[in-house]
Amino acid sequence: MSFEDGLTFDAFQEEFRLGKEDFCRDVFQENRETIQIKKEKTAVKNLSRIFDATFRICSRKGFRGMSMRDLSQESGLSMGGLYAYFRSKEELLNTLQRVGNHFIHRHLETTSRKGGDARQRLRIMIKTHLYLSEIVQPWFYFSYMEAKSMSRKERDFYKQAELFTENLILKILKQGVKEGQFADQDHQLAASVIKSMLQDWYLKRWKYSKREISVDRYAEFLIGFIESFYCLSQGSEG
Amino acid sequence: MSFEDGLTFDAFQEEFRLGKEDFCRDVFQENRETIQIKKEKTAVKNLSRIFDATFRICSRKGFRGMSMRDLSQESGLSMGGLYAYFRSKEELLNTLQRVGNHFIHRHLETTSRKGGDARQRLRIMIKTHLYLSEIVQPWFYFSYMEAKSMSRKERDFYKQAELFTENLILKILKQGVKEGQFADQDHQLAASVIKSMLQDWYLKRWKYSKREISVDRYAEFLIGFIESFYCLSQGSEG
DNA sequence: AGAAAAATCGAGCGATTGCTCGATTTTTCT
DNA sequence: AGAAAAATCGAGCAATCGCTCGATTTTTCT
Repeated sequence: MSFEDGLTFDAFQEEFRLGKEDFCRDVFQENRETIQIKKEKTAVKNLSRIFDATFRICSRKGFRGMSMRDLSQESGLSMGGLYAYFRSKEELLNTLQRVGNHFIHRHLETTSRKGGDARQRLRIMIKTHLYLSEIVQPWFYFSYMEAKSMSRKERDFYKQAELFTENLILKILKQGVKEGQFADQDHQLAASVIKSMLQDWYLKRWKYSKREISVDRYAEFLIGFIESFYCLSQGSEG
Repeated sequence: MSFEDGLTFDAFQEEFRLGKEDFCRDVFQENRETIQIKKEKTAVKNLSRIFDATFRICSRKGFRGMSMRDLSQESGLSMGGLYAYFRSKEELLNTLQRVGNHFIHRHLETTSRKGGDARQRLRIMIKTHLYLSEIVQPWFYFSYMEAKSMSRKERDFYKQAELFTENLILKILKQGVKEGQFADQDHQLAASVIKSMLQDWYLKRWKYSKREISVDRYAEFLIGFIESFYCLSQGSEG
């Protein structure tokens, strides 16, 4: 496949070399004091098992419906083993949220600084968001679904992250109008519904996998949809 | 306010005279055998208290995070009192889901049979969905968030309901193409993202209320957004 | 190989869970 | 007013919860 911006999922995946292992390394580095395990290799291996198990259980019961015995069985670690990584169940939730958000935030911000005209930047922003959510889908899904289960402080943090993404889109739309490239619409509402369409990709995975719709196809569709609303000239495809 | 189709939220609300009381009456009628209470008036009053309390608690902790003691305290009924209405916590969840879905299904189907050209029918469908979700927002939110907590049977039921709505939209889009009114797009994907934008209205209430965006304004925005993608001639506004 | 360090284990603690049921109160009859 | 029916109550049961900690196993040293 080849698109206007040259960005494809395969290329993206290669460039960033993301994956759950990097995620777990981040968690380990940022929680060295509380995690009782010393060796990175051991920690990363078990954190990965814990997270996988958490996502698997929570996608069925939700975080509060998951018991630590459930998690122990599913992850293969003992009760005591689990508590060598997290001081409490609550801390597991918060860590998962915080590190996930931080990870996503970092990548989106890098992306948002990339130059080009508004149209290009919109394309890149949409694709980056979709690609990220494709690679670490369980994190995105978990964050969204369990935001309400968090403490007030952590929940506010999540809402702020949600608005941050929306604002990145908003800025691009406004830039487009300034450059005479985009029509002058209700940007706030537009950014909001664009966000909801981006989220649908990781929230309704069951639907899109069954229909065998690739992330690139979804991305191209979204871009076309948005551009037909915003672009004054539907210019130069392909 | 006055729109092309003459449909406004106020008018809708008046016509259907919906509200939680009708909802609770439905629950009572459909569960006469299991509910130990005889008098409708008493049952409806207490069911209303139970549901309100459930939504309030679950929006913070999720269904599995809510204990029956939480529910007892928040609703003002005793433990024994609660179990006069539901034989188990699980049954409360299923009833809430089933009756909610049935209620929504009924109204959307009635709407979908209304005549007119594709453009009009699309407008009416979007507005009806938004208006319904505005009136019984807690039900929509709860259904969406707790679908994963349900038994396989009930979960499949929810997914089917989700696809039902999508199909209603899909049919209208295809009709529009046949009538030469709509462009020939990827209807399946279009219906899917339209659904996600409709859902955003009840999932992100915190955002839209803070920004003081009315349901009518949101509806008009969505319609404009979709029509710019689909309509061959952006014809006759107002 | 033997000792020190690191990692893993799971029985058991007190608190909380979903739920029951006999006692009590309120309402509706004659 | 008094009896029958309906509605409400909450202490208490067995099961499960989050979590601890001393014992045990595995790994890494010299």
